[in-house]
Amino acid sequence: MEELIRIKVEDSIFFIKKGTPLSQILSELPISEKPILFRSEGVLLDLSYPADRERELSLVFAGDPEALEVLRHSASHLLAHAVTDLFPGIQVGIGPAIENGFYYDFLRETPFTPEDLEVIEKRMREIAEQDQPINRLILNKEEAIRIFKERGQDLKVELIQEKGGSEVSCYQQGNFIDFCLGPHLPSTGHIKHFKLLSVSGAYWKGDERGPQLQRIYGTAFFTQKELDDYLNFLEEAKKRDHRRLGQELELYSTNEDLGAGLIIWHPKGAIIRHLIETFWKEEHLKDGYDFIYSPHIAKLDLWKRSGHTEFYDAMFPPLEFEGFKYQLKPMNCPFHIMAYKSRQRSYRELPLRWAELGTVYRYERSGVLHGLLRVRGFTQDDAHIFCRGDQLEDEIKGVIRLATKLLKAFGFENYQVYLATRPEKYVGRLEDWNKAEKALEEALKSSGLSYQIDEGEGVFYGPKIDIKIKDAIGRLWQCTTVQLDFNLAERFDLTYVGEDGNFHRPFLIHRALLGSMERFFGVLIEHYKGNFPLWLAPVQMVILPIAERHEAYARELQSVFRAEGLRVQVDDSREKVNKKIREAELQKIPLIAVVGDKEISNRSISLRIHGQGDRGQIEVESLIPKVKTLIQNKSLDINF
RNA sequence: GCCAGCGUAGCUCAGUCGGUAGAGCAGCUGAUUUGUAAUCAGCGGGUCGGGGGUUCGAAUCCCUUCGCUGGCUCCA
Repeated sequence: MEELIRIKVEDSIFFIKKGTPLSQILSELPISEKPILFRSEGVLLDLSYPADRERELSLVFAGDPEALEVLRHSASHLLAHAVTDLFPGIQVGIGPAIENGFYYDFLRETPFTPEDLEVIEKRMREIAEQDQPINRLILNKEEAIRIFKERGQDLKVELIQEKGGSEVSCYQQGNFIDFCLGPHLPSTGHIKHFKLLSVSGAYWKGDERGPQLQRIYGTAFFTQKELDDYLNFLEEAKKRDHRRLGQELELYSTNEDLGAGLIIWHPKGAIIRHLIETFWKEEHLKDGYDFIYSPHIAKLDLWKRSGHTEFYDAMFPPLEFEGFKYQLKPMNCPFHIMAYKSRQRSYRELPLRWAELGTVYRYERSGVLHGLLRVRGFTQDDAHIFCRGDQLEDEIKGVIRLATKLLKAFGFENYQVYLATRPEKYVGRLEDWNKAEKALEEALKSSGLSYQIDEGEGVFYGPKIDIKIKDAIGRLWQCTTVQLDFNLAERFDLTYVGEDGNFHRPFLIHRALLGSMERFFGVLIEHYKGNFPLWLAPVQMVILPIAERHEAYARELQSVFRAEGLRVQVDDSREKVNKKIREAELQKIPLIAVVGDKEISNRSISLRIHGQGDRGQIEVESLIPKVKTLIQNKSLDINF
């Protein structure tokens, strides 16, 4: 007698034969739309999943957020299906869904071209339109290996041998078959709104010594609108690209003759950096920090003692002169430590909070360099805090408070916070680790920030907190990092004399809030889309005389405004006002003051605000305090 | 570092089959004296990223090197 399996769906209960597809029950359900997946105990299952045991099922429909990953995974199979159709003999690697889409890796002698992508996408649409069923197959391992061997899919054979149990699951659509856990959509016809985006190289299993595969990236959504929205988002991100805006707004440049990854800050970028740094210094002084300046190179022996020569692989080669080797600094810590060690320290003077906008040099591999975001010479907003164990929690609280205060001033209010704890290989004493991890977590709890714990993801020398900020279009950027360092404290034998007259080891906290000036500036440019708030705008106001006879008035106003501390320019080009306005708008200057006969007669200006258009006449004397208030408050918008 | 693509005037780009390099914007000069997103005209501007090779002849083909871009790897 055949075994019947009890299946509960919503309020209905079914008994179906063991091994038959769960989808059998669908015809009995009073539903107008067919689901694409089942959910059972929080796990998604194929519609064709065989009834194996008593289950309670819920239905998952197209458009359900958790089904998106399945859609994209099925889209990656569709991609591999099309590619194996079009390029016989090609080997397929792996093809998962990823955050914004999917990819599939292929092994092939000749790389794909952009034209290939078009052809592949076309073939994908054909297969999708044929609405081929996607079938789940359970094969025993030897059989699966035989099938993929026959097909010349050696990479898959390797995967099955590594990952497969005695039985392996495979998915098959038409003549394409893939080793895969699933689940998948019921048929290719459900994949309607997708687009292939790019092709790049990728290492097999992420190993740079292994073969290099061709990776095709794409994305897929349940509706055309979502796909369009995503493609628009990519366009929007392009418009915000700091490399493009950096050039258009003359903020910074790089130059082949200087060397890769080295940044020249032009006057308009430099003034912004100056303003950020001034703000940063003021806030640090308020929080009881002292400042340090340290040199850019130090004897190689210092870096041997710190362990950098042994553990840090981004150091430039050393320089040699007068019989000594010197090292360009990749970090500031050893210098601050030298300052600490310059004399004996007492428990009474802790905590010491020593900050430095310290410029460091790292030999980043050429392929990873990227605009301002990944460079070889950069200035960290660094600080090291030396404190006692009983001060640890308060110090970390203070760092988090200062970090969020600074970030909020720039309009970053949403964070993702991670606490990374002790990894398997670590240095330092276990009790110190425990104490530090507890202090970090307590500080996070009291900060009110939500956070997640990355168990065992800390670096070997200490636990850390990382804060990622969310920018204006929802992208995440890593800026703040707070790290305990048991390694350097040990290596440099840091001590203080305690109340008991004995030597004790201080805790060393290493922290950067904005990360680096270069990186933070790059993020800021994209966040603001080049529209810097008034307090940061390189040129806060441009005065546009309508005709030559108004220039004297424009100049007079310029000096009046300058005397008030405003950054003001006059556009005295022999152009029409329309042209001058266009130029000012393209330069994203926040305030545009048009002056002509009318304005001279009542000592006013006609105000135009970037992004807001003409705001009418306003008297000079009433304008000045309003503008100054906006600047003083670091207002992110201009509202009079 | 690896795979792929790209590098032409300050910027954005065109340049066919290998046959003496072009446009728009910007710049300069002149005219225009202008009221809320491009006034008109003229002029100057290039070792076609650098180096080497093939060829009667190279922006174009080949090699090499530097830089940039998208990924990969890396970011103790």
